[in-house]
Amino acid sequence: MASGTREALVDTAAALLDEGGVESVTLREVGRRTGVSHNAPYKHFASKEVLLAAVAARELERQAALLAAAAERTRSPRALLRAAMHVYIAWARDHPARFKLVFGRWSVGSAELGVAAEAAQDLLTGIVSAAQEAGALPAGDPVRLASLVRALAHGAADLASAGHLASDGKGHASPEQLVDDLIGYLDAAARAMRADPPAMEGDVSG
Amino acid sequence: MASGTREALVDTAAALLDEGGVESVTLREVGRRTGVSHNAPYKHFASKEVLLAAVAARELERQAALLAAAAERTRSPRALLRAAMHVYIAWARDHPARFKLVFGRWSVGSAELGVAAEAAQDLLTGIVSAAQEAGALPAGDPVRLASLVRALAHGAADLASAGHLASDGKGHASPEQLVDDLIGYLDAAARAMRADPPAMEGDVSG
DNA sequence: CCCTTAGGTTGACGTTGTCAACCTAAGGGA
DNA sequence: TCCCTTAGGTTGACAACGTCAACCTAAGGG
Repeated sequence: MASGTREALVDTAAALLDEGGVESVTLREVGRRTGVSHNAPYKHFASKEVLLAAVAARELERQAALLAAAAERTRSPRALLRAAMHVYIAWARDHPARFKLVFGRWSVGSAELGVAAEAAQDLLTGIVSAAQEAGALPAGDPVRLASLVRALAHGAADLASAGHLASDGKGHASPEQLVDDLIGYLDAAARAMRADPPAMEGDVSG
Repeated sequence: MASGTREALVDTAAALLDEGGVESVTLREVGRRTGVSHNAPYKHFASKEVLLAAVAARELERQAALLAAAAERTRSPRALLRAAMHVYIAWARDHPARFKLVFGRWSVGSAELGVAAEAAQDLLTGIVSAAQEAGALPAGDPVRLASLVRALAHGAADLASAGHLASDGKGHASPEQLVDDLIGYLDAAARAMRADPPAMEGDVSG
């Protein structure tokens, strides 16, 4: 039995994270709020960093589950790709501190985190492959294309969360809009490249 | 002369940031290393956060200058766009802690930071506009398109720095490759949309 | 000549991460 | 039965940190 206290500590840490960002996650407060002594956490985690890594790993798994759930309720490959990226963005918006934490340089060091990250990557790659077969995306290495789509969603979410995405006051470009734009462009590119063999290095300007 | 000590403090803070991440930037160590007392920083910055914000603002200006320098030495609009994004990625790779700091939620709160961010945004928008006129990018709101390109570069850089971009061991997709891919796809999309009127739900300029 | 003020100093306080020592109930040999 | 190990919890200590308060000093303008 995994000593319910350990789970409780992770819960408390996640709650503190949501309330005041990573800076307000303090080992002593975690203990206090869990109803144990200020040093009890050390019986389960070697250091504060390890506790935070556990929180990050759990959150990454939770997010992968969200993605999988979206995958089960959507039909067309293109709509699924779009939905998956919207889920990703919603996750970042709803839990900005957890989002930041997950991508703070734990560098996929611990096993849990690496496994969860790879699962998410594989899931997305599958979605991209399906969309390619449906003709909604250009051909090519699906892993690389999945990385591209995810990088856009990730970057848009991160910039928005930092307030660096507001364009010119008039037109806020939302992360969701940017994802939709990209999918539209990729669809157009797929059409173009089907009509015309790849000439990606060609100079088109006059 | 703005009291050289203030500049020295920012320098020291940036050095500590590079050495050990934001966690190792300590007000007292900054004082120690600058050769002043542990409380001298408070004569120039109201708090640790304010000092970090100053570091972030200066770094953002420096990065904008890097971008501008690249803009002066490149000719074709498409190559310039590519070069600008490569500069952005190189910046993130060379100074990961500064990169993280700049996009930690100062939320463009202070004036300095907001101004610098807007300058970078405007510069990139100009590059995108030029590329659009040259036919290398699809038509549409250049601000929104610039946001898309930047979001991709930012996301790819951030994921790479966190170790979440390694695909399947076989094919590492580098941030630079993803940027190049995107520009290629956008070029293809521009061709497709010139041959075929846009069928997207996005805003149509003009 | 005095008074303000910018810039620097020392000292103190409470909080934090972490180490060390101690306690205690569970449980498995002997 | 008794003993010994150990997992999980406790208190107490320590140095380092952010910050507040009080004091000092040189510059300079009325």
